[in-house]
Amino acid sequence: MARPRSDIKPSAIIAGATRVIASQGLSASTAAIAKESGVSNGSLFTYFETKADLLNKLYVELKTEMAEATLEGLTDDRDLREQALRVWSQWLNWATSYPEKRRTLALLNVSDDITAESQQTASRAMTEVRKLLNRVSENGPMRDTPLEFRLSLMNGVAEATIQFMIHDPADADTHCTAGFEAFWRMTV
Amino acid sequence: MARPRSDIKPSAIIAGATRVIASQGLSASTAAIAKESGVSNGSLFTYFETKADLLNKLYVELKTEMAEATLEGLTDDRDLREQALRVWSQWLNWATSYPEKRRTLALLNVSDDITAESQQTASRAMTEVRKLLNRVSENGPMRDTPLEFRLSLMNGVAEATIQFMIHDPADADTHCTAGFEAFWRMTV
DNA sequence: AATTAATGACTGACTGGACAATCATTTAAG
DNA sequence: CTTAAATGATTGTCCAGTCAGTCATTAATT
Repeated sequence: MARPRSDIKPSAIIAGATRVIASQGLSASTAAIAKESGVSNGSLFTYFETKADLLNKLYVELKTEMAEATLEGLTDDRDLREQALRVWSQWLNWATSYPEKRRTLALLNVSDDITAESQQTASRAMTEVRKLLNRVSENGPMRDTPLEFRLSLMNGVAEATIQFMIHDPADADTHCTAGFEAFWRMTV
Repeated sequence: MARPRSDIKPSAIIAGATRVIASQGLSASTAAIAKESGVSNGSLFTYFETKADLLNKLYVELKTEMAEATLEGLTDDRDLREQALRVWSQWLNWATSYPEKRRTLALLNVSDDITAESQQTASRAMTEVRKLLNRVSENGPMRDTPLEFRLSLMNGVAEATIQFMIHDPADADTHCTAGFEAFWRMTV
């Protein structure tokens, strides 16, 4: 009976926040985010209760999008190494193709107003990656370490590789492959 | 002829800032830092021109301290692997022994008011580590990648290991060794 | 079909609080 | 007695979140 909520604005705000935070950091003002999103600063608060709420939703959104890009087209009827390489490439490709999303996500990863709940939701999106890593490494030299540790190491190598790909884009593909080989030697 | 500057206060402020920033993040107020350091908020600005200046000095101080702890007692008359393991252990041991310093340093590492100059000063403190890594990896599978890339990967694996050691302190030593072995397989 | 009532989204000026940095005084050292 | 450090109250700025008024949409009534 009343004016319905826009289904455009929430996603416009999410997109605007991604851009503004990528360039200004997490201290970007809600006013700046609203302006970039083409929305009044008042409206921002009809779709997101607080700034922290916006940051949490943004975090889950970006992480989910990353996970989907990473897992796209994955089938388990192939060689394990081939599957792992595909996931790896798609992961790093997403990160370097959307530098603003990747930078904002990196900032949110170390922010303290991301709740444990949001982190849990986000990590659920990565379940398939975890499973694949387990299959890949279950007979390797790290078989006796916690899977979480192996995941953490893989993440560390991937992040380092991404950073270097961004820093030296001309040879991005070479670095991507070299990063995968390093991960594989380490794990399998 | 005038009242001399205290040689205690600057270091007290550095130490206080480390503690407050570890617990409150980089947005900790200068007033809170001054209070924690036992100094009036006015005095903080007689020793550090601006908050950014304080953060830069703090960054260089912590990074230098970390480098010194990492390199302590290193001699090049031994087996390369032994040297590398020693450096690795001392690095990770420092990081887990001083969680506040490590957390504050981690925050400063991604802050945008750390100048390029500070980063350069800090990285100069790590020259010996770079040299050692080069000797360790110059005949390994990554010999054709940029040394900076190898350094970035080593850093990634070390950070991941540190995080996991902090997360599961009971088995810290095991994780430290497992991390080193992973690094070694990857690099050598 | 035309009119009106009800609802809640939209807007941007505004508020209250927090913070970095300053400054007038006071204190201590040479 | 001179100089500069020490102090904490103060200042100007910025920002998250609020709010009173406006406007778009739908449902009910004629």
